Amino acid sequence: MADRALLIGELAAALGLNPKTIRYYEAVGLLPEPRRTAAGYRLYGPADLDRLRFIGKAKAIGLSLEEIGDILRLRRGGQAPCEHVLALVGRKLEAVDRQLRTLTEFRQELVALRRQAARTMSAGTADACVCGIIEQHEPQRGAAPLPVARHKRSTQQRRFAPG
Amino acid sequence: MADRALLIGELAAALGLNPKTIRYYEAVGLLPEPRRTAAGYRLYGPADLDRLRFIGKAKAIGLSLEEIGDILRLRRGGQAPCEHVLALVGRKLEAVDRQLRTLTEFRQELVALRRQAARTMSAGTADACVCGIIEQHEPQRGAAPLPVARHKRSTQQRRFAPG
DNA sequence: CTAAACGTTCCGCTCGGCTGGAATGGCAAG
DNA sequence: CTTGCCATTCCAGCCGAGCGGAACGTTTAG
Repeated sequence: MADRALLIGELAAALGLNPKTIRYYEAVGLLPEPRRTAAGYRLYGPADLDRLRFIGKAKAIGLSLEEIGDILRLRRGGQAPCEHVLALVGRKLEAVDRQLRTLTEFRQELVALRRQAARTMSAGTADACVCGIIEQHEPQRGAAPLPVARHKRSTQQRRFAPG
Repeated sequence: MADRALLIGELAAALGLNPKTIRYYEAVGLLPEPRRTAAGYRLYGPADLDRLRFIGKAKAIGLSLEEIGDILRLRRGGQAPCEHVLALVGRKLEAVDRQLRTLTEFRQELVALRRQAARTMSAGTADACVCGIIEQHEPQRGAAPLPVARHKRSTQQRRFAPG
C-alpha cells in the first residue's frame, strides 16, 4: 500500500540526490514542509518528485535557487501572482530564448571545430585550434553557466610561492 | 610610446574589472606573470587585454575558470594542442546538446506558467498581490544592462522557527 | 615636503550551493 | 537485547569566484 509515500532517502535515491540536498531545499524554501511520520520522518509524494525535477531543470539552465523559488511560488501560489514574479518569468523566458540561440550557434561552432581539428591533426599543422570559437562570442550576461561535467578534482594550487 | 603598457588599475578599468580580479586570475593561472616596473608594479600589454577579453567570453558561454585555464594553456602550450582540447570540446558538445534539450523543455514550462498566471489574474482576484517579494524591489537606479536581475539582497531567512 | 592616489602582499570574508559529521532517536531482524 | 541502518537536528566546512581591508611602498601634484 505504501507505494505513495517515500522517505527522504528513497526520494533522494529516486532522483540521484543527496538527502541533505533535499533538506536544504526545504530549508531555503524550495520545498514545502512535508508530512511526517509519528517519529518525525519526512514523507514525500509524487508532487515532491515533480517539484524536484522542475528544480533540477531550472538549475540546469542556470537559475539560482532563489529565482527558482520565486517561480515555484508563482506556480503554486493560488492567489494572483504579483507583477514582479510575472516579470521574472518574462525575463527568464527572454533569457532562455537568448540562451537557446547562443547555445545553438555554439554547438555549430563546436561541430565545425571538431571537424576542422580532425583534419588539422591528420594534416600535421596542429595549430589554430579552439580559440576561434569562443572568440566570436559576445559576452551575454544573464545567460547562464552550463553546469557541465563539474568534475570535482583539481586542487587549485593558489597560494603558490611567487618567483 | 608608452601607449602600450598599462598598470593593473588601468587594465581593470579598460575592461570593467576589479584589479583584484586580475590578480586573482593570475594567481589561479589564467594570466601569465606580467612584467613589472622597478618598483614591482605589474605591467600589461595588448596581449593581456586580449586574453582577458577571451576569458570574459569564455565565462559568458559557461566555462569555469579551470576549463578556461586548460584551453589557454593548450593554446599557448606549443605543439599538439588538440587532443586534449578535442576531448574538452567533445564533452562540451554533449553538454550543449543536453542543455539545449533541457532549455527547450523548460521554455515550455515557463510559457505554460505564464499563461496560467495570466488566467489567474484576470479571474478576479487581481487585486491582492500577496506575494511579498514586491516590497524588496529596489527602484532601479541606472539602466541595468541586460543581466537578468541577480538581486543580491534577500535576507537569509533560513534558521526559521519550525511550526 | 607632504598628501593623495596609486601599487604591493597577505589574510580573511562573502555568497550560493551544497556536504560531512556528531549526537540523538526509531525500528526491524537475528 | 543488540546490531545496523535509517532518520532527525545542528554546526561546520568546502568550492568557486571573487571582494574588502590592513600594512606597507611608490609616484606625482601642489
